[in-house]
Amino acid sequence: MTIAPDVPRLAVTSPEEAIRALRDSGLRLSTVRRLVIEGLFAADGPVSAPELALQLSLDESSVYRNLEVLERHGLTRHVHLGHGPGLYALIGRDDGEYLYCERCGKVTLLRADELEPVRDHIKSHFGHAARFTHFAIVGFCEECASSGRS
Amino acid sequence: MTIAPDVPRLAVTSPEEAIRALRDSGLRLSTVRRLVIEGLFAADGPVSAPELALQLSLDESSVYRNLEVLERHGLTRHVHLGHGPGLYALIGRDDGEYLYCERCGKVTLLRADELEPVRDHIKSHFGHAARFTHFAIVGFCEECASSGRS
DNA sequence: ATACTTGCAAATGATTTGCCAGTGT
DNA sequence: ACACTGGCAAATCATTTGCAAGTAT
Repeated sequence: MTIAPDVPRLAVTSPEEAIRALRDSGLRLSTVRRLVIEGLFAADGPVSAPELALQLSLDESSVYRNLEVLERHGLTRHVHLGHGPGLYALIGRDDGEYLYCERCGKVTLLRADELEPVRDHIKSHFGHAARFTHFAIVGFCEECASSGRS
Repeated sequence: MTIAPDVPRLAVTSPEEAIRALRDSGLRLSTVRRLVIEGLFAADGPVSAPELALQLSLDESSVYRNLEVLERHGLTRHVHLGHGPGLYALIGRDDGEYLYCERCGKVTLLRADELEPVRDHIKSHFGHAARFTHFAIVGFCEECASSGRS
C-alpha cells in the first residue's frame, strides 16, 4: 500500500453505516470484513493490524488485505505516529490529524479543520498542499516541552 | 533507535569537520565510520542505510550501527519521506525540513527557520512544540496539486 | 591491553504474496 | 457458477542482535 491516495473519504459513525458505504462501493461483506469494521469501531483510537488480528482471532494477512481494500475505497486510513506499525482508523471514527509527543507518547486528535491555517501558510509560501494525515506531527507536548525535555 | 531525541546538533560542512566533531565527542574513527561519513557527504540528498551499504560495500548492520552512534551524538539524523526505509543525512548537509510530494516524489528541502511561523502557530494553539525533522510534510507539490491530483 | 568495532548469520517486526480451499452474491 | 476472500506458509524489506575475530587508542 502506498501513502493514502486522494480517494473520496466516506465518513461513517456506526458499523452499520460503514457496511452500507462498503456495499455502495460494490464491495462484498464477508465475515472477516465485518469483524474488522466492528473492531475498528470498538477501538478507542487507531489500531495496528497485528493488534486487530490478535483481538479478533484473525490471520494478520487477512486483516492487512481487508484494511487495504477499505482504504482504497475511502473507508479507512492509516497513520504513523513514530516508529512502529501503522495505525488504522475508520474515516469518521478517530479521524483527523494527530499530534504525537515523542517523549511521553501522548496523542492529540485534531479536527480536520484545525490545521487549516497551517496548511494555508505552507501552501502560500511553498506551493505545497500539505496533508497531515499520513504522518503525525511529532514533537513535545506542553508538559514535556516545559519540563526537562530530552 | 527511537525517534531522534533532543541531542545537540553538530552542523558540519566537510567530512574533515565531521571527523573532528566526532573525535570531540570522544568517538573513535574506524574505517567504516569514515566511509559512512564520506558516503553521506558524497550523496546528493538523504540516503538509506541499505543504499549506503551497497555503495560502500559495507555490511548493512555496520552501517546501521554507525548511523545510530552518529545520530546519538548529534552528527546525523534521519527522515521518513513516506513508506520505505529511513533516509540519513549529516547535520549541516541535506539538513532541514522536507516537503514530500506523494504523487511525483518531489522532495523540497527547507531551511531550518522557514517553518518557524508554522511551529509558532501549532505551539500557541495546541501547546505542542512541533518538529518536522523526523517525518516529512507529505502532500502534493504545486504542479501535482493543480493538475489532476489522484 | 582494553574497549570498541566489524562482518556474518540469525532473529525480529511489519507487511506482502502464492496458493488452494471456501464463501458471498 | 464465478469471482472474491480466507487461512496458512513462505517471502520480503527494514532493522536489530549475538558472537567471535579484528582494530583504534
